[in-house]
Amino acid sequence: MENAEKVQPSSIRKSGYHHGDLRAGLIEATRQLVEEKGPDGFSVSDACRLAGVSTAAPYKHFKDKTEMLVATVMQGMARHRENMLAALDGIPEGTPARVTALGEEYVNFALREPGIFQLKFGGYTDRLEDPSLREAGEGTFTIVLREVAACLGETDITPEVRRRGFVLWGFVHGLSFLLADPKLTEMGGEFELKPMLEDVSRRVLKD
Amino acid sequence: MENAEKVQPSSIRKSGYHHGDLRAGLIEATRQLVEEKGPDGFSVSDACRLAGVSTAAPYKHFKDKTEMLVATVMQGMARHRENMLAALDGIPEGTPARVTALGEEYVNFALREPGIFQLKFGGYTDRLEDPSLREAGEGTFTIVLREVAACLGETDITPEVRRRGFVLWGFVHGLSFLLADPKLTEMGGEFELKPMLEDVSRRVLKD
DNA sequence: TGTACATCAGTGAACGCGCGTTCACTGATGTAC
DNA sequence: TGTACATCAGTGAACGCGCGTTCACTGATGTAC
Repeated sequence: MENAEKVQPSSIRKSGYHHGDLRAGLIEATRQLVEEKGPDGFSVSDACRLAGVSTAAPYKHFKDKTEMLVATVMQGMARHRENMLAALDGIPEGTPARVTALGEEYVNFALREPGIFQLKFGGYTDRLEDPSLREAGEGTFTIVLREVAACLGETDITPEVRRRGFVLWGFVHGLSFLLADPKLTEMGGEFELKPMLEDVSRRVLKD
Repeated sequence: MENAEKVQPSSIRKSGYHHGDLRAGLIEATRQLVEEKGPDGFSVSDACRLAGVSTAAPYKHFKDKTEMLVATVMQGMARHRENMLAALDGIPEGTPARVTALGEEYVNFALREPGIFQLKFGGYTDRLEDPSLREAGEGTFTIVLREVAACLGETDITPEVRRRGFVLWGFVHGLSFLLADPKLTEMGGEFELKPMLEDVSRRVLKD
């Protein structure tokens, strides 16, 4: 068992005195650590260690710890958004299958990146408050609302569309938390994610 | 003056050298602080300060910080369970109204005690792992499953009952998180909680 | 072309802080006699 | 009944630790001349 230094993607570690793109490197280090130790286990010092940089270096790129986390979540939300849009690819317009696909990707993102997901949604007192985060979140929800509207035969996002979209969001959001914990998942018995999402989408979009 | 602490407005603070029931006092202090500063903002030192006791005192009653938190969550879950059972009071057996009432109480608990709710469910890496917590959680979920079974005309908790119950749980669970944040709640537009829960229960229990 | 220089992303040491936990101790209490 | 004593829930000081952040500094780099 070699206990040599962990191999890092070259984008994280620096090679010389200057890093090249330390900002990006720190965001990636932050992302990695948030996944590894959870949002609360994350520390600036850890990120510096991982990036191979002194603990003072981040302050050339970020105001403080919070700004590092916000930047990391922002990048995560961009991934989330892109993945959701990609999930719609090739599915006929106006079909519930599109809503299901969005829900599936929502849950999968939460399972794939539970740290980022919790960093965005798990907090309460320490919740990251940043206008850009809020805006990004609205943008993502709008993707869902557009599809819900199409399924209901609406061209606008009516109050009813918004209500149904919110219900679906609530569902996949809660499911994301339950599925993140094996002990909770177990309580649902044996089931497949996709059929469950299809069933729920159908029920909520019906009428 | 054996029951001096009962005379005081709060059972948290001690009156003499001996506290009376420091274990209970610390749990209450923990609960209060978890609500005030969030699960991550909580510290043993804070709880001691609030209880008016030295920082070493808790270790006469709890193994460590985690045990304090587990005890506090356990008590919260007992409240949760009792409230849910109370919510069923007077509602005719076998009706979806019972399921709705359980869901409403679930969400209300999360809104009333967001700190405890998150301490139980929000964690990931730092999630509290304790058999008793798991058992208590299963017990609470069983209350729901019993009602779902009744609505579906089943006497046992069949796989289908379990699946539907899980879906409903996912929904109220997600809703709890969304409603805990005014900015997220806003995205649902104008709506009333109870009708929304009634609508969703009906849709999920239908067939 | 080579060189002087401005820029600024890095360093490394230090800071004050609050944390969780341990230690030897003390004093309030209930009870046996 | 009063008293001696065991018990053990409290104290208060100390510990080692890692944290976020600041500071004066340095050295790599691009560019003007």
